[in-house]
Amino acid sequence: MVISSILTCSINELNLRYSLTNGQAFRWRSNPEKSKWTGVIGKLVFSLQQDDIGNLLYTVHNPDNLDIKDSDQILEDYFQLKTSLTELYKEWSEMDEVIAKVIPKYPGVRTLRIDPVENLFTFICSSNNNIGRITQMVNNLCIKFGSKLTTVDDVDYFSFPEIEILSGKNVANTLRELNFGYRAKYIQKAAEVLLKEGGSDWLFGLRKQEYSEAKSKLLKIPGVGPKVSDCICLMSLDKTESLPVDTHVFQLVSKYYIPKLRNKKVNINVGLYKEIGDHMRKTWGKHAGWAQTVMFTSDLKNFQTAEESDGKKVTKEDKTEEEDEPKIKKQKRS
DNA sequence: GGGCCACCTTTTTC
DNA sequence: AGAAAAAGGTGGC
Repeated sequence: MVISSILTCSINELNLRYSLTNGQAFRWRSNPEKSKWTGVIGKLVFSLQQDDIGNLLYTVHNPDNLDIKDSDQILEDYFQLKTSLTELYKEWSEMDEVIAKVIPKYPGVRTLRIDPVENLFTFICSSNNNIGRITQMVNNLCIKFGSKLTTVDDVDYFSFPEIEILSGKNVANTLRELNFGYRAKYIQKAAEVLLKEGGSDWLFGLRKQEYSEAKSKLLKIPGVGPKVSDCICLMSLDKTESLPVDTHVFQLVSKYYIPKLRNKKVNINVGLYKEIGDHMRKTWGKHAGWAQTVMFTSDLKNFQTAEESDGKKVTKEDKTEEEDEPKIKKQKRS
């Protein structure tokens, strides 16, 4: 038993490939044509497609007693479809000529509304890391500590692990063996601290609080610094003004917005981090974080044309993103 | 209190 | 080909 439905949408409001593979969510898998995406939202396994005008055709593979109204609602919520991206693109274009040049080439790049628990542990994995490897780590995390939901096209899909399970004493060791590196102990300790604070309910509760308050509370969690905290605020806690400053954003900002930073070897300290965020909030307004998502996406090499990439080559890592086959650890030959 | 630097591992760059 | 730097940073000194 599956259920299927159509959600009214358009290609300017949503581009699945951009929005699902630009480093917000890490668990979507596409068919070779990149026309159909399968992944997990909560405990449900969805397949998503768009018709030629952009309407969202979807299937839920393990609906149990789910009503179509509910599944519609889940997708509207996940993609935040109530917010008009067309309207935002227009506003940003009027405010800033830099973004005005970029966004026509990147329609439909939406900021997602991801489960905060999943987002927290995923972005703890993201430090000093690349999208290809983060994807692999998160998938391993779910396979190891999540529970199997269903199988689609011979691929098993798993729920995101419960906090209680991730707090287990052996988790850090197991994750070390799975090549999580120094992030292994952060994950286990973050789960412990999170449980002490009040678990999932506490995290979801941050949606009702001010940006600054939510952000500083997240900083109590091991492995969560200013940047990861902002990612959780932006992609899970409805803080549209939250603006994660990473290496990409720093490059973009120094190149186009704050010339004094150009060509300088600066490491981002607390003051500079805030300066950059404030500057871009002034430039882009209340949804500055959403604008940042678009700019970040335009800066990813695997989305750029040869001309845009400006010398940057499309690399193996980018291809990894595009591949269907799970990456198998290379074995040494004798 | 702020500026360094180590941290795991893989990929990319030079 | 092989070393070095970078990859959506953070914590500790």
